[in-house]
Amino acid sequence: MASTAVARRLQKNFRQAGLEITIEQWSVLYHLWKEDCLSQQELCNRTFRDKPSITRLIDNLEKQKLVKRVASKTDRRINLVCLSQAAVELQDLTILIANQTMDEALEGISREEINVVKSVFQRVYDNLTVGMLV
Amino acid sequence: MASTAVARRLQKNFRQAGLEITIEQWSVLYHLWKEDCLSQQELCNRTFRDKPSITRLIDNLEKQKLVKRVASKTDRRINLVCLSQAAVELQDLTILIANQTMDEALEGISREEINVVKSVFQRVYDNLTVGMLV
DNA sequence: TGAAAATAGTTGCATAACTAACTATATGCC
DNA sequence: GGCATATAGTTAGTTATGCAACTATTTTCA
Repeated sequence: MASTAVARRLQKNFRQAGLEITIEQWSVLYHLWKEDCLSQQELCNRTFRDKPSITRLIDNLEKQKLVKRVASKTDRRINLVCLSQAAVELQDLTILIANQTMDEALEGISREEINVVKSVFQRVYDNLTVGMLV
Repeated sequence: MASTAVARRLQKNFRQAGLEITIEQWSVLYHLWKEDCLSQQELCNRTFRDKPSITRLIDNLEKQKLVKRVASKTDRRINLVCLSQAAVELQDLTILIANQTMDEALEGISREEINVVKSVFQRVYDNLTVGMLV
């Protein structure tokens, strides 16, 4: 319920700022802002999504002219996903909104508590994925 | 990533036990096992889902003969959602699997840490929903 | 070198989420 | 009584997820 509430609030805050992107699309853009022109497979790894999900997220981002698929010159199986100028310009505003949303969500919660949560989640993740190829 | 990993593992464990239900369907059944013949609106409140989601979850559960919509005798707008015998029989196995899944996920994590996580999430939820009619 | 296996990405199908618009019934109040 | 409003549930459209099957390349290795 808490994570759904955070996701809903973030989506609402994007919408109120006039941003027409979904949280899932934003999470893809987020990784491209950190490093542009990643392959779809690399986006799968970084966003923890499977390949069909990335294919369709990229489809939608391409429709909105936020990214473009560029064929790799060294490996013809690979699409590099590159940001458009419009997408580059979205970065600051969306990160501001995301930070504000986290501030709303985390009000009254201490650094130490957040660290416990992060640590627990890392161990849960490891418990379930160690030894898996996913 | 951690919550997605837990959800995927639970789904996988259900499937391996020959159970053909989704986690979302299970979450509805879970509340009906605690109290049978709830209205759809009440299921919305308890599962933290919106009305269209519940409509379709009940549609699918009805297709699988796990629940039945029964018209309320006192208010003709209301559908009471009641468990079938088959659904009653699923309870023990699914709760066993859910507990085993949580054990896998929470291995090496202390009671105190779990309490911190619960407390943090309750406050996050309250931060985002107090004053809302949702 | 050439066939088998691995890798990158797409497509189809089922389930589920959110929003908005809709129908039907019930309640409140003048 | 009757109209406005609230409540319960459904439907339609878009986006997203998971799985399985598929195509097209590249790599491996006998």
